[in-house]
Amino acid sequence: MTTGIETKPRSKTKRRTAPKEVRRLQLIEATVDCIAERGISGTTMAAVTGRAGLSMGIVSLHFESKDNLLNATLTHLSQEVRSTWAGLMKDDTLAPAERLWAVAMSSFDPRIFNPTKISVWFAYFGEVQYRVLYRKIVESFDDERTDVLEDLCESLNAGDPIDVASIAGGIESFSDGLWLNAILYPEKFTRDYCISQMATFLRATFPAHFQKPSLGVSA
Amino acid sequence: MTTGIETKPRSKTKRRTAPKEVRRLQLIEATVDCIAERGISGTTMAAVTGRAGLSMGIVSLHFESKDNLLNATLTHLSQEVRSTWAGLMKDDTLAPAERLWAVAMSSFDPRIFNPTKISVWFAYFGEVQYRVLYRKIVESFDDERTDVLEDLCESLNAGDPIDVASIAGGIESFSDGLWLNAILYPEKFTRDYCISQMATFLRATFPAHFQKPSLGVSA
DNA sequence: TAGACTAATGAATGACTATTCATTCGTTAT
DNA sequence: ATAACGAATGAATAGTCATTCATTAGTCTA
Repeated sequence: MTTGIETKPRSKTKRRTAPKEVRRLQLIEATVDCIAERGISGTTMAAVTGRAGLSMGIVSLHFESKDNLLNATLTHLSQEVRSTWAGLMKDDTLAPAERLWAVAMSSFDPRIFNPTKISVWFAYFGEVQYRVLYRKIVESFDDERTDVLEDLCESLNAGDPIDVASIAGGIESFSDGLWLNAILYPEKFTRDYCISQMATFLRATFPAHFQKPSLGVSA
Repeated sequence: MTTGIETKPRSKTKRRTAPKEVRRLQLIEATVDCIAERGISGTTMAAVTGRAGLSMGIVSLHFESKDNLLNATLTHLSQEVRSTWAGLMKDDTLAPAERLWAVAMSSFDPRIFNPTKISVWFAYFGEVQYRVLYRKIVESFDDERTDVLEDLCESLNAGDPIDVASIAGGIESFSDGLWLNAILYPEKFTRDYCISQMATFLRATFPAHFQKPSLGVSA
């Protein structure tokens, strides 16, 4: 009978001290793995520190408390998503239509679109109703993305009486729904399937900007 | 200093026994309220039974264990969603287009589309990755709805080479995404807003069947 | 009404967990 | 090389919670 807690065998070469940021990241990554594997409530201090190959007391040393570690982990995930789409915005050779396409598709970048990461996201969403801080963290990053999407939609529909906020909201909702189905039905909602769903959505929404053939962009 | 556990004052009229089904439903409803308020991990036996106005031991009497109560609660939620759309299918005066519209819109029926119910759904989704049974329960009800949606899409596109499974998947994903945003951003994603989003989606997907003016249906 | 049956109770139990802090040990400066 | 510092440890603590079961009390039958 095992405990179910996987403890990475403490390395025999007994290096001990490490820079603060290294330890923080190490613990955050162990937390992500733990939540994916056992959920937030199953993510005990012993499980996280064991997986990180460190001792129990280390969390309070670097994060003060479990709650802080959980908040830091959500912030880390949010930053990871942010950098995925924000990286694409730096490329100023892209036309607005291409940018919109790229940002919408960035939700399915393998770095963030994989069973581990997505299930951690939904573990947090499941507590968002009564954990005000979780909502605040998610919101602060989402707002930024929403603004970018709205600006891009605006530039594709200059003069049209189309509600850009509504279109941006639709893109985000659809993307979120595909994420959820990717963990519920991973066989059907593969990365390729989700990308093709989003492509269909974008083409239906902006028929003048996106054409069928190569799943690329055409202005 | 309070415990934070709301105990419905035990009624003074000391009726005690009640039919099995009454107690089961009473406990399931208390569980739904508890999860919405404190999440699954905060849903202790003391919290559930206190809210139901019963004693701690009652859960093992009617459900054997906490896990069984949680499974029964998810099954209950699934049945509630099922009966919401299945009820609409009984009306055989409806044309296929009207049925598709009605089934898609049933996701936003106030009986199931409200902050309490939606947040409980996402509390379960958050654990679906490592609780195989949760996935099984949700899947068994979703499959049925998917079949109905696919059949309806099929009858609207007779002869067209359109992938009905993909369209049905799109409707379900979009619906799920709107649900998620309804708990993340309740101010923006109101019932009316979500309905209008879904209407836009359906019109874009079936331009020949759904027209703009009254947000109704036209064959 | 008495006796039998079963629903319901809730204190006790045992298992589990976040947090603390005295101690250990690697690193750096002298 | 050694002292001083601070990172890291993990056993101990204090608290929480699901489950059990001996007891209580409605309800039904004869």
